[in-house]
Amino acid sequence: MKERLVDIAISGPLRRTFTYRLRDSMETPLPGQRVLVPFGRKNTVGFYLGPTTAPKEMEIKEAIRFFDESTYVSKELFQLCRWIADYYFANPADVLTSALAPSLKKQERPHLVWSTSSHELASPEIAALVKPGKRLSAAARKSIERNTRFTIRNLIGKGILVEEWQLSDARPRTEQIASAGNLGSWQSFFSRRKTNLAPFDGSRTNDELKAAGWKPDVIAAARERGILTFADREVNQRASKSVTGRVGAVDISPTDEQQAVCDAFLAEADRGFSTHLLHGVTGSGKTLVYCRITQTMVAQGKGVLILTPEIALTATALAWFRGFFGDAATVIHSAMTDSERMDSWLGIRSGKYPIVIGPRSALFAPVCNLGCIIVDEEHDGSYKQNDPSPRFHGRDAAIMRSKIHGIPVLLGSASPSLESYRNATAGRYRLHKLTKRPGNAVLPTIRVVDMRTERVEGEMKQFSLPVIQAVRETLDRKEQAIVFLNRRGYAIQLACEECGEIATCRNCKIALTFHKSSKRLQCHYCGHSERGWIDCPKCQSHRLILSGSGTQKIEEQLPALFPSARVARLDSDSAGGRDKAHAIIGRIASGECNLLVGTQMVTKGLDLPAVTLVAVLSADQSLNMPDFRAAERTFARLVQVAGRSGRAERRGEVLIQTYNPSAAVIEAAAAQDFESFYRMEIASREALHYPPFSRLIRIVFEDPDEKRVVSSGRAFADSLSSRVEKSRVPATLIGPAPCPMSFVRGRHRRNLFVKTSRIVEFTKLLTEWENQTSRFGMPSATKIVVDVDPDDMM
DNA sequence: AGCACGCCGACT
DNA sequence: GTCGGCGTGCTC
Repeated sequence: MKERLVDIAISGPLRRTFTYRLRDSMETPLPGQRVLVPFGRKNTVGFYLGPTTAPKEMEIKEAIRFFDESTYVSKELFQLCRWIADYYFANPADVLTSALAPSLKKQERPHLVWSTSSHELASPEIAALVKPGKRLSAAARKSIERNTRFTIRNLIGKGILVEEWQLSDARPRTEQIASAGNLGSWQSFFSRRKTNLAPFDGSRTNDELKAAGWKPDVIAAARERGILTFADREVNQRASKSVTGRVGAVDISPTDEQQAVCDAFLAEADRGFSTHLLHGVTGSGKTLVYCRITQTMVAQGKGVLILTPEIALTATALAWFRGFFGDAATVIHSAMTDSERMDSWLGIRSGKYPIVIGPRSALFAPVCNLGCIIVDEEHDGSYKQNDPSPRFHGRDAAIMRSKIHGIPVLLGSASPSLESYRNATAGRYRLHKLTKRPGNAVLPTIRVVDMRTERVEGEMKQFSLPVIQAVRETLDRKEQAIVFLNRRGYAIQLACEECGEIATCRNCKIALTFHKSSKRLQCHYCGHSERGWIDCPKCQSHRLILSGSGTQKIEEQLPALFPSARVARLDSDSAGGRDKAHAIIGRIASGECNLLVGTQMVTKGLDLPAVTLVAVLSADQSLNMPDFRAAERTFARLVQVAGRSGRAERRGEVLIQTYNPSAAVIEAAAAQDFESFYRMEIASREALHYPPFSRLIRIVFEDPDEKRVVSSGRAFADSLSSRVEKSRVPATLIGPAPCPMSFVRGRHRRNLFVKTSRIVEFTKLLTEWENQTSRFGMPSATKIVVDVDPDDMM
């Protein structure tokens, strides 16, 4: 038989694949299947990618054995994973891991077993601990490490302890328990707890278990271990219990506008892959459109995947979908417990839940007979994964998954991303619009407050008189108000207090960051630097202020300003856990509180009918971020937060405080005029060759040593630049320059940006370079991160 | 990422 | 003398 060589992906910083030989007796594996291979000095779990021809000069090891009788990644998902790995410069093993069943995501580790001959090998020191053929107990491990000169590692080296790899699989727990091999876990669990409760196969609720004599702590411990999983109806109860807002959508019939969008989308749904952009003003009922489309899909026996930007938004979406479809809808995300997640995942795979709602990680949900994908709030930057690789964009990867499945995808937003809207106007996407709110609800009135003239002097100068008055009046009317403040102001800008002028880079048109130590203004995109102002270059005023700091104070000032306020605070500090946010929102929904203060979290998806006033304390902070998307984000955020006001009968009001009332973004947001914002912003992007007219790749260098990070960045850029020239891939390098957050967790950081129209060719060039040099020939102390289509520039 | 190898400073 | 610090290099 001909030698069978295969490509295996192994998790870690090495993106390259490794070649192994298959034994003749091995069946041909399925792409994505996990395999145990010898790697370096030990065995590791990798992923089978496909057959290969190997370079001859290399010694090739033999694969040990394959996990899972069948693969748990469908052909389509496998293809999607490979695309993500290629496009986003990630390790295929890391991408495939995200598509695995939740219970299999943890890094596989071997059990340690005393070798059957270990009683002969063992030294007198450990002889008492040796139990040939049995697993190494936790107690024995401790005793060896504390009381002897041996380490676990060197007992393995001597062959006294042997690694034993257990085949883990993704079958439901009840099946595993039913099989004889795992009965032991039940027995030992119950005997250790001195309980005589018998195991059972069917599902029971908490209450039923308690009625049968189970103590709450026993139930909790059994759940922790996966011996008990949540019964489906219980998962449902928990999910709907945590939902606030208006539920019960079943009877709502679509408006003519909404119906037209559904019809247009569904008319194309049978013709394979197509991308649709739904631009609907806030409160226009995009969710109802999603539900109606889903209804048709489910009626045809198809599944629907609905992505939301954040975990917090899945609950509201679930409430809507449960209103229509009851138990056919489920959520899946990382804030669920392992067993909840596993139950959901298995239900999805078995077809019990044709409707799946989740954040970007849910993109890999094994939905049966997928009919379409819906990406809600498609403009939202949270769709881009920043930190652990794979750094993929949930929306773009969703479009790719739809393409692979040959199904339509619907992107929805009140303020579409420039990328998507340009694709729509260019005819690549089909554009749908919802221009009004259903029923009597109307868009709120928006007033821009000029902080140069209307701010309150003294201690409270973050507030203006109109805002203070409006909040007081609203609370007096027994209505509710939201105060929105953007607290993430790490980048400090130098601004003129008289005219609102901000220093911007003459090359990049993004805000310069002020560095206190050097008193200089610096561009974190191209590295340009200039002397700090002494007076304002526009109006010569000496009243310069540092913006971007000091916002924390605002929270403390509120009770003094508004004595009748019952304040609830919603931000990532106050709403850490998954239920906390709902509890806080619940206090507003129930009327217990009447003034909600918060950061980004209040801008998204809240549906609080009694809120009739929204005050934006500073529109400038996000506008002045050192990021070419600052204007787009500001516009989207203002539209979103304004959309929280007046969602029911009473007309809402929005006040926006700013030092730049004549900035085009602010004017467009105040007029709620996306089109005019788009025309202006797209022209500026084109002039500066920013996305969507190019693609951006961000390469970050991190090093504890500042000198070395500078030299590494420089050397990398020089080498890259000559490679780009040689290969004739069109690409422009910008930088390296210090990151806006130039020192984080003991590391100095520098950014290098690449603008290119050919991402795939460029990443191919990077891959080749990486493979022939190992770590691009840079010092190993310098960490290098490649982020394709970055959202985070800090 | 791990993990081993290897070459220099504080200890029994 | 050696134990152990972490710089460097490798993994089919």
